[in-house]
Amino acid sequence: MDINERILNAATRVFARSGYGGARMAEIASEAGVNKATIYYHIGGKDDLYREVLHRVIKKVAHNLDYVFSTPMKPLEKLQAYIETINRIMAENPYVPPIVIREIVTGGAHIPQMVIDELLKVIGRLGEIITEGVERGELHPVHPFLFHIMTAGSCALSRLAGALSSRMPQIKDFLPEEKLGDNLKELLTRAISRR
Amino acid sequence: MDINERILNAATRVFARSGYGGARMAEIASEAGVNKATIYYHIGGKDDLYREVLHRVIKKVAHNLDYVFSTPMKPLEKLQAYIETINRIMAENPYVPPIVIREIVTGGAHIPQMVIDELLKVIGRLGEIITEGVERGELHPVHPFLFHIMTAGSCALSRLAGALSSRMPQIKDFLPEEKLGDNLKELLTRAISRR
DNA sequence: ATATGGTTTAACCATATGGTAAAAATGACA
DNA sequence: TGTCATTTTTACCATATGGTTAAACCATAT
Repeated sequence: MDINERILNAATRVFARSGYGGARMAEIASEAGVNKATIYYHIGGKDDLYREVLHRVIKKVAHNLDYVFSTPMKPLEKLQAYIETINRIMAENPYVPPIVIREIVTGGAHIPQMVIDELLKVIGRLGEIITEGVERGELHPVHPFLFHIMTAGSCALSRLAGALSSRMPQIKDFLPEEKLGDNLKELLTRAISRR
Repeated sequence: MDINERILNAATRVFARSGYGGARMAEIASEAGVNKATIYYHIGGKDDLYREVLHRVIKKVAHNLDYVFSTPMKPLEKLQAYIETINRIMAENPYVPPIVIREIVTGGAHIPQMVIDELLKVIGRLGEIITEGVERGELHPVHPFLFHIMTAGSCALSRLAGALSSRMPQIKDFLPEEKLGDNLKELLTRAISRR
């Protein structure tokens, strides 16, 4: 595999596991199977690495949502497809939840403006859909940013909470990954749908 | 003010701001207005400090919820009171959201078992309420842990997202704190209520 | 074979950090 | 005032970390 790819993949895993501050360049290097200095030669410092990782994550999400948003559907259906997409991405890419949540909690301290702009586009499209749904009497009005935070947040946190639940014998099982997506979709749909 | 109190308060603020790894003992000391070594003399190392902080946070939450859960009300009303309480605590104590979210994202790496047990009690009570509500045909069935994650998570994240939104000119205002609570309550209520 | 350009590596540096020991200060009490 | 226990502060240590440098390595072309 391309060496940049290997470094970036390793960095993604380590940043997801330990956060920006907790990640160690040495660990990333070791996990990528390269010397530490090689990272600096090919990509740059910790900041550059992290920016690149963030950029890849948001690109994946935004690209998937772009597709969903441009498919002709009724507002509620579109919203459900949006929820499903978020769910799927998080289920398939376990590094997404921790990275996203950590960015929110730090107030986006390390997010480059470009990533913010991507997010902004998503909120914008979401806003249009919700507005249309409200006009048709199919949806309750909600601030699209709040709905996005609620959706992405719940999807991400419920996955992260799996680790926590394993320390609670009584609910060790929690919800299996397959059921989790459907449950979240139901809850979030009811939260906004007028039925 | 008692010196332990001052140290713990400062530690709470710093841990909330920077997380466990990012918090610096020197910063906590400076913010508490004491010498660094004084912290070690009175409380102990970073671990002890953080444990104590976590303990105080969960105690506050659990105590408030205990009161709510023991008030005689119908299931949906109880759930709404629960949502309101979570909202109020997070609105009044801005350090709660970041600490809670960071603990979830690290899988509770620093949580002592005692704190887990408190959380478990909350989930248990929540489970009883939901079960009763489902039997009465007033609520949709949901795993109580999922509902708790969704509730606490949405309340916490939507507050943390304020910092993010300030970097998005178009939605800089987001939602004012007063309206936030009501919006979340509506959304979460609809998510679980059968109406 | 040898020179050349790109790539990797070992060794190193400056700095920061959690933590500690011992001195200094403080205060209660005889 | 002198003594003793408690508390605070200064000075310091061992370690870890992001980052850099100069040497070593390697493939390719001449």
